[in-house]
Amino acid sequence: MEEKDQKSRSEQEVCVRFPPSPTGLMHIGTARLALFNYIFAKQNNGRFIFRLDDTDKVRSKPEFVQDITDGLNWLGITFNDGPYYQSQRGAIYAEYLKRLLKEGNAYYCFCSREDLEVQKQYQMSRGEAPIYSGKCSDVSPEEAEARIQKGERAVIRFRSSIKKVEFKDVVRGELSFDSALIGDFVIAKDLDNALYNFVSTIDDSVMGITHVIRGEDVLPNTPKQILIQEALGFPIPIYAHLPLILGPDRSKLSKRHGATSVTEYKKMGYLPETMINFMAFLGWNPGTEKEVFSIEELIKDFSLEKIQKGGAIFNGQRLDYLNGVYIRQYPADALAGLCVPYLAQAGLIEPDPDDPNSFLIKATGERANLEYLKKIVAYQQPRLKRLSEIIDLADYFFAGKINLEVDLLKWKDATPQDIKLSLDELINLVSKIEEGEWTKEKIEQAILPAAETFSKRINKAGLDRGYLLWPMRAALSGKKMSLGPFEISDVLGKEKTLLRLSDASKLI
RNA sequence: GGCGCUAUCGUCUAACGGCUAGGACGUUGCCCUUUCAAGGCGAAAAUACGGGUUCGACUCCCGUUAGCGCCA
Repeated sequence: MEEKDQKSRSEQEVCVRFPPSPTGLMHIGTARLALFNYIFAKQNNGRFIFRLDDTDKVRSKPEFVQDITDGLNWLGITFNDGPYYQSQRGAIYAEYLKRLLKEGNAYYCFCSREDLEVQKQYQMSRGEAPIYSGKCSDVSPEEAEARIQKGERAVIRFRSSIKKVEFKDVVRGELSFDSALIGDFVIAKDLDNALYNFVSTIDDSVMGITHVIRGEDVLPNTPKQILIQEALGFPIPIYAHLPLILGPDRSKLSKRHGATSVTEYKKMGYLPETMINFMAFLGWNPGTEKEVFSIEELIKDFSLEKIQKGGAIFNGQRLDYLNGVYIRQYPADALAGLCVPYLAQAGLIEPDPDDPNSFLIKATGERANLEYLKKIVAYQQPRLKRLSEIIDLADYFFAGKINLEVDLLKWKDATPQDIKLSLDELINLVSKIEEGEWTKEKIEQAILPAAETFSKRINKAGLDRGYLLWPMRAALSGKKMSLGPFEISDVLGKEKTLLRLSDASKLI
């Protein structure tokens, strides 16, 4: 009722929320929750509220708020409203606390932590549910007030009626909890320090949330929240509890399983499109065989009813595969731009602060432009699984002299004389190509016919282009695995191609 | 310990109560090929267990087991 526009909104409008706690980098599971809520809001033309559940004053940090915001921006997840900070909404919570107290739905409890612990142990040893005895439930408000005035410590408990709490979960169907097994639970340490379970319930109600889409781990909290909502006369939202994302050992995905934050995946070179598609498919699928989905397609086809009930293991191999799919689809020039930070960080290039299309190749001191990089990236596209791999895949394009092992030049049973012959033949052929004709196709046309006959020239049985092409590729890349020799030549240009070939020839 | 949730190839999953249980990643064989990828064509690989209900069960019901989650 205090909330500005609650009344003005139509009853029907879908309203969802994303309420992370800024107590760490944004977890992939948290991001997935944001995604599902975002998709649901979009497809229903609803409102999406961003709320920071920062009631934990010790662990909540501004830099984590920043990390969450950055991650969301990167993924392209946007909001209609917020961010709201729970730490700034204490007055609202205090008001509802007072109301519950006044109406007898909550009471002060003076039991000590130690006593409660003893009782809990006793109950558990007898195989009973560890619930509060209700010892302080009869303390009158006047007496409670007096004892607090005297400085006695007290918490606020919710008086839960004994009944079955039943609700329908969109993912799991009819659910039923016995509130006798919940007992009178603590909702606040005092009027100014309400607990998580209470404040998020109040916020959801006050903000007019119609659909609470959240993780399965908070499913056991739901009956308590419904009890609070009923006591306050709030409508009960529709609940949907999503399965958890699991580590390889089937426990809830956490840091000990490796990288878990969105930031880390960004750094490793995964595309936001990949993450969106991948996260959506952890627990959901369209029921068809289509597996590559853009966010727009997800908004079109998504449905809460199709969400899986069991938790899904986070499979990095599949993520790599998907990222490869997206990388191959990407326009090469855009991809080149995305690779720049990785090459810069590896110390291979130095971007020009004044010209985004230009950079310095550090090993040689030469200037190059984005066209050069674009060519490399276009050739590497089918090989890239993560953007960061561009460093190891393309370092030989940013080197002066390459570090070549002589043995690498040897194809099968080629002798040093054979290799020498092949390199000199290559130098001869390459020299004849006009500068203006320097394209991958022309280079190939100039060299391939010679490669066809070369094995015969050095008296090898059969036709094996490798005797000419392998030393060429090795001499140009210095690597066991690389792009093809014509592609490398194309990128390198005539002068450098000749230089590397003759450098290799001199080694023998 | 209590309460709750879950259970199909190694993994993600598909299958109005009616099929040889389908697809994808991964693994693997072959093709293409100068290497590595990418691509093409194949292969191996699953209904946790036990009872029902039914002409018929991956599917519905009940148990068992296991895993996970939550417990101020």
